[in-house]
Amino acid sequence: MRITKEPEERRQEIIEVALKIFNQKGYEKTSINDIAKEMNVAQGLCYRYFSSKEELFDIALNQYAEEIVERLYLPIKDKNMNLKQIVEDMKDGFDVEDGDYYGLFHGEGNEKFHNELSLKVCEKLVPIVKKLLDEANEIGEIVVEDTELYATFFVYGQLGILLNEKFSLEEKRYSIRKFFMEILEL
Amino acid sequence: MRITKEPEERRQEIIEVALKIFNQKGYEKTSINDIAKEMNVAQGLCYRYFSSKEELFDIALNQYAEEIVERLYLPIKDKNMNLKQIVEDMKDGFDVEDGDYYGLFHGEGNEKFHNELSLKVCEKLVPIVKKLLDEANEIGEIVVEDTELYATFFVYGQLGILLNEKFSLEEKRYSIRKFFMEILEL
Amino acid sequence: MRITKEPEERRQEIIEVALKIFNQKGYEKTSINDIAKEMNVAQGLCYRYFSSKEELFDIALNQYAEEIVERLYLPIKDKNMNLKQIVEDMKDGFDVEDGDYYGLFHGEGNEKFHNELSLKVCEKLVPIVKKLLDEANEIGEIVVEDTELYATFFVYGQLGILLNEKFSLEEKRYSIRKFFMEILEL
Amino acid sequence: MRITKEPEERRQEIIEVALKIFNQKGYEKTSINDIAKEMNVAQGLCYRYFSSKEELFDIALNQYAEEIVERLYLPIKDKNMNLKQIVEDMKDGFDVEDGDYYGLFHGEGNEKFHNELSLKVCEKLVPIVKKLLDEANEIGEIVVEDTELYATFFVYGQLGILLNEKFSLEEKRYSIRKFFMEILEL
DNA sequence: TATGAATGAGCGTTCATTCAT
DNA sequence: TATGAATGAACGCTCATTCAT
Repeated sequence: MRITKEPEERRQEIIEVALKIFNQKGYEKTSINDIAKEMNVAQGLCYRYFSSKEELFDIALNQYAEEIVERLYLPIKDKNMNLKQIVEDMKDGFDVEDGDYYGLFHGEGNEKFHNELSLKVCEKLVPIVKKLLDEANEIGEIVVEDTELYATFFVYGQLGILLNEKFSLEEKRYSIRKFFMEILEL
Repeated sequence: MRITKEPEERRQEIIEVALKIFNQKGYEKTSINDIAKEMNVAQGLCYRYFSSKEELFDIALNQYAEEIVERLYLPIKDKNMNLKQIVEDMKDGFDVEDGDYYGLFHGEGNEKFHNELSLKVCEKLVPIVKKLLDEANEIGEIVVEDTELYATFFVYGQLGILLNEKFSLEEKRYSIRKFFMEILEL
Repeated sequence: MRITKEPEERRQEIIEVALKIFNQKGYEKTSINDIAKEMNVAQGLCYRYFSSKEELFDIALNQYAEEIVERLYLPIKDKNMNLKQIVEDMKDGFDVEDGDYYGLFHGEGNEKFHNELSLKVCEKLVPIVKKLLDEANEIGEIVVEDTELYATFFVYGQLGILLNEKFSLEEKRYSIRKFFMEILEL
Repeated sequence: MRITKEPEERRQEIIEVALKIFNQKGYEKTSINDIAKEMNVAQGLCYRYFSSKEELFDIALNQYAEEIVERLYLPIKDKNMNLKQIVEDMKDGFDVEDGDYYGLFHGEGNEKFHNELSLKVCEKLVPIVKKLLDEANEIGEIVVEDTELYATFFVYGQLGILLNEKFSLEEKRYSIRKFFMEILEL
């Protein structure tokens, strides 16, 4: 049976399925055929939407990182909270509680993929956190000179904590607030 | 011409060459043939020492991370310095200035490889930093409850800074000392 | 030039060519490449139809044995002859005279392959001969207790004669009738 | 540790170990290394005694077939029994009861190897059985024209019975005597 | 006689990619 | 837009064999 879909829809479907399988098996061990089979679609179809496996991977990974960042940013965005409120509002550090993302971000599945994804998310997160710090700086809520430095430190420091299996989920959640408040004297 | 070497020597040779090429081209794009050619040796020889490409990669990466950690730890080890002295003594954050390592750790070459290496180094560094904190705690130099947490935060926070291209080398060097002293009130 | 065929047709083509080359060179000395070259086709194509060289070999051998048995059985099938008539009708023992099969079954080509094929054919032939004996038993044409035993003995005994190069074609043809009639007192 | 042995002893050792492993894994899947490892000996050593893997295989298989035939022939040899006595004395058809050979000849282990061995044994057995028949013919114990034919039929017929898993060990043992006596009217 | 590191050719297999339909 | 048979290049890996020791 041949099912035709809107190009954009198909494209997204491919990305999603690819993501799922790349995450399960890693870049190398995932074949275009695996992805096509999972979609019940011919292999050739992937090449109408992406010019190579590598392109598909990069785009999928990037889009996924973007989505995660978006999810993290959403509860904060346009809420007109000051930094202290934001920090107090934080749940799971840089992680999300609900959704299918949980497993992925916690490293179940393929480790290499997870590492790559984590670093990409961090990269995208730094400018956002920097902006928050800048705003807090402006209104005098905090006083820090180099907000880029602090943002970087917070984001990656928190990544380390998320990756460290010695900590319980509870500790991971707590830690980010702790460091923010302590270091920034909120 | 057939050149025979001591197994251990040959093994190390393979690891070194593999490391070099994995770093240049990344895991996927490096073939065992690439490595063998660079060594002027038959492909099959690699399989006398490592049972698969993946095993070779893992062992090489791990050994390399270990070496880097060793280098970082060496100037501190058995020096009977207190934490403050150690921190003041730090040069390039967790990085080394001299040696062949410089390029690798600064991300020249393949990015994926570099990321993987960086995370592995951080993983190995955390327990060492934790131990330093524990010792400082014992002698009352600092007062922190959860040293694992602080160690993790410092190590990965610093990684972020090293990876962030917005910072100059000078800033990178400075930052780690700054955070240590500030947060731990040294 | 790229030639596309119906899967079933292609599958059979592979089996036929494989059979031919396995017969010429034996299993071990035949490479998938040999088969693909003979077909003017890419090696990889074989793996769309068979998951390994061994699977291809087994399936090809089995199908071929089946065909041979079918050929041998055909002149007898549904002919409503009694055992005596069937035996008198036998030509070349359990062998066929015409067709492409002649060479293969007479051991031209690789000996190991031929042995394996012969034993497989015998295996498949025993139940058929047993059925003939059972039917003859029922109508009182013969009286034998264990038809499985007699069928086995006849089939493999005849194989021995076919394999024995001391006998002329004429003797081979004659012998099977001789033993049937003598032992079963037809 | 380097253990030196008499050439002939070493040779036999290699043959025996090779046999064991060829039987377990088949020709293709057995490597010279497997054999050398099992002997606690360097691979190269095998090549001082046999010029290739194939030669080793052929010699080992042949010698083994010879040994089996010898074992079967031994209880009969120089015993000055007439055919009837010999047949009544037969135990397990063409098989031996004791010794390590049992498993091998019954097809445990690698099937291809077993088939090849079985046919080789049969080949060697036919002239022996023929001689027995010739002698019985001479003294008037039996009256058969073509002893080669009968010998062949008996030997391979019996092989079929041994290979047929439908029969119990008891039936296998019994059958050979049955056919001999029945057909030759002993 | 024996070792075992090294060779080198080749094999089975995979797979990204193409293309006729 | 979609199919999926076919390609072809390469890859990981094996292994019989060699040879310096």
